[in-house]
Amino acid sequence: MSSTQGARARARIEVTAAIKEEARRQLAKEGAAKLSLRAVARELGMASSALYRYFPARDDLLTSLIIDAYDSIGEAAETARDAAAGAGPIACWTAVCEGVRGWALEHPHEYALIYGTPVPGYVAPATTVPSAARGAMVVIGILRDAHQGLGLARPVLPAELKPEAVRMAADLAPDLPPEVVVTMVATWAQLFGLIGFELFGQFNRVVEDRDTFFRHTVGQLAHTVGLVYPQKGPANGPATGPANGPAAGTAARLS
Amino acid sequence: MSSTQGARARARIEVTAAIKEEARRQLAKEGAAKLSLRAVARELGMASSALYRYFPARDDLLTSLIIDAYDSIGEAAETARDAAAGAGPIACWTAVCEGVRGWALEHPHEYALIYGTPVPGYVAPATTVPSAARGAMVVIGILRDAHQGLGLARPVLPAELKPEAVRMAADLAPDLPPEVVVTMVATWAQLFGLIGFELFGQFNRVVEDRDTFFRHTVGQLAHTVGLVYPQKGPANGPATGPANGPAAGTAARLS
DNA sequence: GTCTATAACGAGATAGAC
DNA sequence: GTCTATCTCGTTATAGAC
Repeated sequence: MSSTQGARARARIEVTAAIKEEARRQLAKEGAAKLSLRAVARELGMASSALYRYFPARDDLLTSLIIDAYDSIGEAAETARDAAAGAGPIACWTAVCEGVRGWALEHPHEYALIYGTPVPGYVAPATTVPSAARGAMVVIGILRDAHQGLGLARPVLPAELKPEAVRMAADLAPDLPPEVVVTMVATWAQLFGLIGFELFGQFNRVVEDRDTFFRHTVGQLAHTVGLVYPQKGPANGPATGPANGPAAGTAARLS
Repeated sequence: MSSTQGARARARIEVTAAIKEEARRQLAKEGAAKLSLRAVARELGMASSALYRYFPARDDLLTSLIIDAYDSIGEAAETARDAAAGAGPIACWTAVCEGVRGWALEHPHEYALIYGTPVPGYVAPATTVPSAARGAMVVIGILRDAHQGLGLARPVLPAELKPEAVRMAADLAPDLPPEVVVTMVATWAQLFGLIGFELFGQFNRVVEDRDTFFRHTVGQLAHTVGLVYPQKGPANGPATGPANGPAAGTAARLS
C-alpha cells in the first residue's frame, strides 16, 4: 500500500514538473500574460480539465512558477556567496551580484516574470514572500559578517528617514544598524536596475562590453552598500581607513 | 480645397489621438501583450478594418505609444530640470530624478511599456531611439554644466573598461570625460531599478515611506554620478573639497 | 480516493465572404 | 464596413478507469 502511494506521489511530482516545464516554455514564447492552461495541456497531450488536478486555477500555476524562479535566483545568490566565502565581504558581494546577473542572463523570461512588469489581473499571494526574500537575505548575511568583523561604513541618514529605517531594520535585520539596512535595500534595487536595463534592451547600442561594465559598477555599489575593506586583512585599520570614500582601484580626482 | 484638406488632416489627427487614448486604456487593463486593434475599434464604435488606415499593424500602434511614452517621460525630466535651474547641479539632478519618478507613478502602465518586460514578438524600430534618449540627455546636460563649472568628481576606471568608456563617450557626450559617461549610464540604470522596484511591487511590505526613501537615495546617487558640490557657491574650493567622499549631510562613520 | 476524458458554458478573438 | 462561422480561452459538471 505504501508502495502504491509512493508510485502515485512520484507520478504526481513528475506530471507537475512536466506542466511547469511546458509552462516555462510558453512563458518564453508568448509571455506570462498569455500563459494558457489549454495550450499547456494540448502540448502535453492531456485534457485541459486534467490540469486542474494539479493547479486549481491558472493563477496557481503562475504562483508556482514565480516561487520557483525566486528560489532559483536565490539559490544562485547563495551558491555564489559560498564560492566566494573566505575572500572577504567585497568579494562576496561582487560574487553574489555576478551570480544574480548570470542567472538572469540564463533565465531571462523567468527574470521578467518576477522582476518585470506584473501580470495584469494577477496578484501574488503571501506564499511568494519567503522565496522572494532569499536573495536579499544573502546580502544581509554578508553585511552582518562585515559588521561583526572588520567594520562597515555607516552612512548618516537625514532625521526624516530615521523612523522608516528603524522599522525596516526591525523587519529585515534587527542586528544591523538601521542605516545599513536602508542603504542595502536601495542598493539591491539599483542592482536590478542594471540587470533590467541589460536584459530588457535599454543597453542596446549603448553598453557593449557588458561584463566589464557590470563588474566595475557592482564594485562601486560595494562602497554604496558600506563595504569599505577590500581584503580580509586591510592595510589600514578602521581608525585610519576611508569611511565612505573611494577604496583601492577607485580613487577619484577632480576634473 | 486647402480648407478641405485642412479639415481632413484635423480629423485624422483627432481620430489618431482617440485611438491612442483608447489603446492606453487597454494597456492599463490588459497589458501590452494583449493590446488588440479589434478591441480598440469596438470601444471606439468603429470597424476594425478602419483602424488600419491609421496604423498599418498592431506593432505600429505599439511603436507610436512607446515613442509617446518616451517623449512624455523625457519632457517630465526636462521640465524638472528647468524648474531647478540655477539651484546648482545636485538640485537639478535630484529634481530630474523626482520628476522621472513622479511621471512613472502617474503613468505606471506607460512606464511598464518602455522600461518593463519587452512585448513578446515586438521589436522596437530605430525610430524610437531619439525619444528614448531624451531623459538621459537631460542628465548629460547637467553633468556638462557641472564639468564646465565647479567641477565633477572623476572616478578612475580600471584599465579594461577604458576602451568601452571612450566608445560610449564618443557616442553620447564627446565633451565629457569618458569616466563620467560610464558612471552616468550606470547611475541612470540604477535610478530605474529604484523606480521599477517601487512600481512593480518589490517594495511592498518592505519600504513604506517611499517619498523619503527615494529622496535620500537619489541624493546618494548624486555622489555616485560625480556631483560633489551641493551649492553653487561651495564652502570649500575644488582643491580642498572632497573628491568622491561624503558630501554635506551624508558623512559616514565606522560601526 | 485519484486521476483522466468528454462535453459544455460564456466570453472573446479571428478569418473570410459579402 | 458588416456578418458570420469558427477558433481560442478559463472553468466547471459529469462520468468512467484504475
